[in-house]
Amino acid sequence: MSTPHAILIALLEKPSSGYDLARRFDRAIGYFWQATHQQIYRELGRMVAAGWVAVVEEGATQPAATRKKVYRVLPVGREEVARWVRETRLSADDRNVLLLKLRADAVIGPLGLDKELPRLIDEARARLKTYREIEQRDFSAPTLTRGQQLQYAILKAGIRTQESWLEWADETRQLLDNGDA
Amino acid sequence: MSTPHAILIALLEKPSSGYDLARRFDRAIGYFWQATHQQIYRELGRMVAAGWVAVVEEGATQPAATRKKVYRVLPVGREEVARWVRETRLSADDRNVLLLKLRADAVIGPLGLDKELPRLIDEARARLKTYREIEQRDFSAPTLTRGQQLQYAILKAGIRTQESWLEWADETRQLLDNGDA
DNA sequence: GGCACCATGTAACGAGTTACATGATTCT
DNA sequence: AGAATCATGTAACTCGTTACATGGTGCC
Repeated sequence: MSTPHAILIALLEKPSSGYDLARRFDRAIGYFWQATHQQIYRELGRMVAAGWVAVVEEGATQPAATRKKVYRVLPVGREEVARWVRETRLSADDRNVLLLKLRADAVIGPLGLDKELPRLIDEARARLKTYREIEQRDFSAPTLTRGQQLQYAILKAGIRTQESWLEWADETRQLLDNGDA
Repeated sequence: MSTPHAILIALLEKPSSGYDLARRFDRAIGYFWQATHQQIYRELGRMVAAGWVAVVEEGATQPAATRKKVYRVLPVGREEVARWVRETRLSADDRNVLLLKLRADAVIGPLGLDKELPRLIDEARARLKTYREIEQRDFSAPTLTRGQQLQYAILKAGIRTQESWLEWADETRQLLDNGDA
């Protein structure tokens, strides 16, 4: 759903060929966002058709099959990224989409993320509160069976995730407060 | 990809109708695993065809459209869950699939997760090390631009995630060590 | 009577995944 | 000469999502 925007943002950071994009998505970008080369070529074709990106073929003398095509984002595409960041309403579970938005903000921001992050923080706090209540209700017995201990471990994974994300989000919110005047 | 197994595990915990399953996936289960009622009905149909689950219609006198169908896991299905837990090789990114496996282990375990978790821990440690290296290489300058600070925040999100997962995983590993004799 | 909830499904679409396919260049 | 890498794509399939569809029960 956000794959085309992930590609656009990657192209904003650095104009690339489909092949180069695929490598970037295999390395650094791939740590939090995946896209195969098939997806990338498909989306690049669509985005050229939509007028979001332009393509320049390098080395016109080489045969077509090997010719490298370098894609770069056009103003319309840039606007589309800004629109997407502003208008796509995330939920607290869309952590990697938020990181994607942050990357967009880093290249062409500020894009108003200081409005969205506090909402996500509230949502995460509410979720954490729910988890704490389940913890009290279901796992406060002095001894737990093996099965219960494992179920408790699953809940703890959720609690840890929320807590550490909240810490990070609070730090990051301050960054955005300073940046988005 | 693991949706049918998620449903099987939920049914092992408690035999349910499609509707009840949908509600469970909307509430507690839904915190880390999603499935819509359309998916659920589709998979239940397939799993009956595969002989993994059996269905009993309640209230034979009621009209067919409203009759509640209660599904329960057959021995073959139970074996399939055990096989899936043992044979599906996860990567460190498949956090929620690991939680799913833990849930399976809680109902019909031990299933040998004490073998898999250490491998995932090693993988996460290696990932964390890579992040730390990127941190040293790209973000140790005394002052950073707004864009760099945001990129650093993205990296920090990854670092925090790995660190807190590793803490949790280490605690959980001890649980499994005791359990899987 | 109408609204919310219980309970089951089908159909169409879009996106991601896997497999297939071709050809040039560079290194051993 | 062969393997790895560069570089581009097509085709088939499966899964998840959205929309559609039906009908009963219980409450105000």
